[in-house]
Amino acid sequence: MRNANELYQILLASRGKPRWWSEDPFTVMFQAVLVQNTAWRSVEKTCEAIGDKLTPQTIGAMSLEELELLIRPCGFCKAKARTIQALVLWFGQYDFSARAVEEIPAFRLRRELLSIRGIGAETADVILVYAFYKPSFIIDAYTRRLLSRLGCGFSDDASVRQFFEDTLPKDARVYGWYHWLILEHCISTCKKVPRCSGCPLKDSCRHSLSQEQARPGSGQRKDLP
DNA sequence: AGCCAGGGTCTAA
DNA sequence: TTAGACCATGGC
Repeated sequence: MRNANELYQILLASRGKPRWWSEDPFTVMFQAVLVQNTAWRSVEKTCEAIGDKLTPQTIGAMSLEELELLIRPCGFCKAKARTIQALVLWFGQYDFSARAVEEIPAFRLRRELLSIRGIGAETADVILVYAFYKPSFIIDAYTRRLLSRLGCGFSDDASVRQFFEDTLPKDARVYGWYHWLILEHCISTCKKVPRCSGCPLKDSCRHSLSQEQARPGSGQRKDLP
């Protein structure tokens, strides 16, 4: 495996077509905030309880205290409630129209999202890709972990981004599917089993659990070993 | 019991 | 510019 495209093909071949985060842009935004440093199961349970009331209108009509209570099981509820309220306000500037937001150039949209307190790079990229179809590669703990296990140690996220965005078609769907594939791969295969038999990455996947396996000084590499 | 889960902010050096 | 403390809750 030499580049991000080949890794993608391997993951795709082993897992099949991945699912999208959610068809509903506001659901993506809402869940992207809730899942910050939180188990996905907690987010699922919370959203199941909310049901069809997961709309910017309904959430936006809640008081801060109501919202905090609603999302409490996800942790950091005060910070997250404030962030979600800010997101709703921001989305309201575009009349809660995803189509309207999609008109915004990606770099400007990313900047707008990052200006909201509680929204960092990962959350912004999740929203860009899954809610508004802008190709901005999502770098999360799973992505870093997988690359590290592949023995490819990037010194920072900028290098990781470069690795993916240099060789991939600038297509939000590819980015979204890719991220989902990494996630599914790490959860189902790499997370629990120190050395898994039947891993589609085979010898390339060393399943090293420590950063020490990552080669220092290889941050500029664009190829995997 | 203790650790971690698809982070982000703020502060100190 | 970067490392570390802090934020909260649930699950195993």
